Amino acid sequence: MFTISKSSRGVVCLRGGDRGHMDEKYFPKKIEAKWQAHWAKNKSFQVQVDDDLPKFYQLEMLPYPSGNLHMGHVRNYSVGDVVAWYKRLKGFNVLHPIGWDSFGQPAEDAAVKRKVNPRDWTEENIKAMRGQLQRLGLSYDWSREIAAHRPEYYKFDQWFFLKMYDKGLAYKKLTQVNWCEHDQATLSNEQASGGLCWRCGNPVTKRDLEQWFFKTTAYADELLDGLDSIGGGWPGNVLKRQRDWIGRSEGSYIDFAVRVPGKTGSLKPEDRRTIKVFTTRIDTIYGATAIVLAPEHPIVQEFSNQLSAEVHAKIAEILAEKAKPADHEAEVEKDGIDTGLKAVNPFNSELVPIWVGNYVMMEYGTGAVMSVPAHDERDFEFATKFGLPIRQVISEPHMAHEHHTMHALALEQPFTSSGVLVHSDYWNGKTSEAAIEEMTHHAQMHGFGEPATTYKLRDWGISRQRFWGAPIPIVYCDACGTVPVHFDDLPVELPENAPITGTGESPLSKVTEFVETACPKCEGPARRETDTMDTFVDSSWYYFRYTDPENEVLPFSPDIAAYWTPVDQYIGGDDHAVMHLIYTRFWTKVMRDIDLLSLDEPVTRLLTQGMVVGETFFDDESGKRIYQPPTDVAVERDAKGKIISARSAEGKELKFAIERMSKSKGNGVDPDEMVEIYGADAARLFVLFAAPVENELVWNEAGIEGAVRFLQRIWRYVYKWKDSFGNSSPAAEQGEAARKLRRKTHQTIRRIDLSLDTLQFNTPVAALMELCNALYDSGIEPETATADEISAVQEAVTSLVLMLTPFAPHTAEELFAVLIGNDNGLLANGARFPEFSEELAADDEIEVVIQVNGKLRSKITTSPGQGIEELETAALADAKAQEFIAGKEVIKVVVVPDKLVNIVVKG
RNA sequence: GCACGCGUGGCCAAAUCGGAAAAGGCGCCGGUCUUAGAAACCGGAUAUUGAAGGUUCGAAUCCUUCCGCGUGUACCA
Repeated sequence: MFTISKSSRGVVCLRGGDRGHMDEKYFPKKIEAKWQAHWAKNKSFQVQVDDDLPKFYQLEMLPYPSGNLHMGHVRNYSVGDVVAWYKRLKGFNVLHPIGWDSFGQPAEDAAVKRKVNPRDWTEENIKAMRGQLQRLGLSYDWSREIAAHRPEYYKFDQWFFLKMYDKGLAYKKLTQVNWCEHDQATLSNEQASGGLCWRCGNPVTKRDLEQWFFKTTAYADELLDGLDSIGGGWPGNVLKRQRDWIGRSEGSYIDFAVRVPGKTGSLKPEDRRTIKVFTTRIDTIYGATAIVLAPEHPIVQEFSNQLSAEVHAKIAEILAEKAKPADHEAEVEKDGIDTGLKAVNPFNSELVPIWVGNYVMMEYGTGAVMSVPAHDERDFEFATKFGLPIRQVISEPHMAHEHHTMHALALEQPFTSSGVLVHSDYWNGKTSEAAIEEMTHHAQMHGFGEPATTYKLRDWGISRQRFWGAPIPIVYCDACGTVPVHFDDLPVELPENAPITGTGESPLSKVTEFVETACPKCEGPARRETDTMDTFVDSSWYYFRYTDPENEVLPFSPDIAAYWTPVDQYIGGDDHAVMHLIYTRFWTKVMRDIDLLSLDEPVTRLLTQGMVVGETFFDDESGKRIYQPPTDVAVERDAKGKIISARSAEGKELKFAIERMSKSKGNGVDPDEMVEIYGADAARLFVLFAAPVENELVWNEAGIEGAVRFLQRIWRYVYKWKDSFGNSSPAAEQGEAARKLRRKTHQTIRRIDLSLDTLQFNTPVAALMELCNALYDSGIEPETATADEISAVQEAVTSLVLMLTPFAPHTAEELFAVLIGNDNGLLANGARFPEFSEELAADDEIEVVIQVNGKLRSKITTSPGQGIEELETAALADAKAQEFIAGKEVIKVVVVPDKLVNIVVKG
């Protein structure tokens, strides 16, 4: 038979003994292998366009092939598989693909550290992880697998680049990057943290570098307004974050003329300059007491020789401070200096000082603000620090006629809401809203302003000085300049290898065979662009490629994509809420505008799942966290299981936290190990059941045994009954036990249907458990059951197995085979998700609660649908209720049909 | 600092519109079985729903304040 022993982790595992007679026992390994082979052999999940079937596109975010699946993947893909199976069983033609986000930095890190070829490393990792996914039994159409690092794929990254270049959506511009002079390397913000190079520790400088950009800003309005049409299909916080990221802001530009003291009005026309400011609150302009410029503002340069040494020094200081990558923890204190220059407020001709301030950013708006301390927090802080006047010009409506000057002096904090204008000449008494419109119009009429809209969204910088990415298909020719590669010459293939140093200089620039080429225009000697594209490029359109993965001419056929897309359900981590999901929305609009698609939005429904986290233990005395695997740590816990203290094997006190599971932190759980011990079905079932999908899941190994037990319980029940079922239809006469069971069955189907439609995955598992419990509790036994009971059990068991399919497909397939008597599988047998009957799900009698003054006093049993008056009468007549009403005045009676009657009494 | 979200038995969690003495699982305790342990089966205990106010006939659910936790964001004019 079999033996059961404790594994080294203290968990239960099954060991197969006599393999000949084990069908009646649940051996996950055996059936999982069997059905995985069946699915592969029968290509069960391969799908084709079929205009007669409704389609469903189920997509999960594709993994980076790091080499190991982690529990976050297991969660993500288990959830996706539930939806895919559910829709299949509902009769949909389900596209459920997977692929590899296989370009990116870790491959280069591996190349540096382990001297391996990034391509070989990547391919090996894909092989390993594909095996892991298959052992989990995920229902992917493997014939559509793609990998971003293969030329067949990145050829079309380049194809898109050229299309965008043609449309003016791809362009090159000078931009500042973090630069380490010592390493001759560009650094990301993280790598330049604290203003020092992470590798050599030397100070980081900013360097101008020519980089390629995609013009995402061309679609800024559409990206923002499109969020409204997505509406309820996406989580609210994702919509919000995208709105904030795009950051559209409506306001006005206003020009302030510049004056140089001592040269009153004597500037020659060609020397006259204005400063354009952007403001959303033109209604506060009478309160402007300074103009504050970003230190990089061109006016600073232009009037450079008018500025004192002190001003120059301060500007240099601010710039130096800004050059340091920001430390996110610390709040930067406001700093600045009066340049001595003056500006003219065009509304009242008042002269205000021009300052330079560290809180004004050149990258946003115009790099200049009008400082209105009374009505803006930042300006208030700045003015308070440097003694600038604070002048109130907006009042709360009910105070508009009081003594504002006095009030203004008393302002202890800025008044930033809208209100009514005061101290604003002609505009006094107008509301902010009216004033904003009228004053902008006034400015426009007089030629010193106009309405303006600004965005936080920037163009997408795609240049990377890296090897492991898609080469940018551009050639530089001394004669012809920047020349795009011909479409026919794609792909521009990566060389087999390149000197990867990991210091950040472009490896491709050192591969002469790659760099040296002929100009596509004049055929003279030319040089290739040696930067590669950001990997977000690959993931911006991959799921369109899945629809037509072998197309050599186009990224995909528009007709095929039109059938499958948009994605009906997308599932992934919420860390991609902004970048990936903005870029792919941008890409969709570009694809639409080059006639590949007719969609505006690519993803109908989005689900972001929470992280899988676990306890970590580490020592950070050295300033860097050194993690210890939990198995080597002695942990002391309080009564609630919270960690009080932790010590390493050597007895050293360790710090602890709950962090995202990963191998490097030592708190990872290896999915292979889980599958080995418990089986893929139990592992998946548990991950789904343990917590709502959007919540963080704190890994707790113990719970998984309950999942195994549940599967075993179903298994045993099916085997107990399988020989008793017949083909007869439900008997007309039904006894109480049969009726009760059928009611539970149909209620469960209704409940699970609803849960899955609303993307809840933990509650349907609980519902399945309840139905299973109901079967055991029904007391119906095969030996003594009547015909109606047998058919009720058969209905319940069949429904249970079918509904189990999305959660534990191997077990469900096997049990379905046992029930139906063949091994052809669910799909070949045309299995469908069970349907419920409202009639059968309805309770035939219900309990109605009788409360007196809100306290439960009695219950009556009645049929559903009783009228309010009947219920009221019945409640008032109830003997127990009478006891509590007796001698008191009934004030009112609240009746909730089918639920309760509450009698309110006084006295 | 700001914004948003969340606090339900020891743990994870459920609860259409505000409507019963608040599901299910894990863990725990007891019993049957067993050489023993485990599994399996049967049974059991455990909740002022973070705190304090308020609205209501009635609050886990709505409002206010506070406490705790989490996420996002960082001078966006």
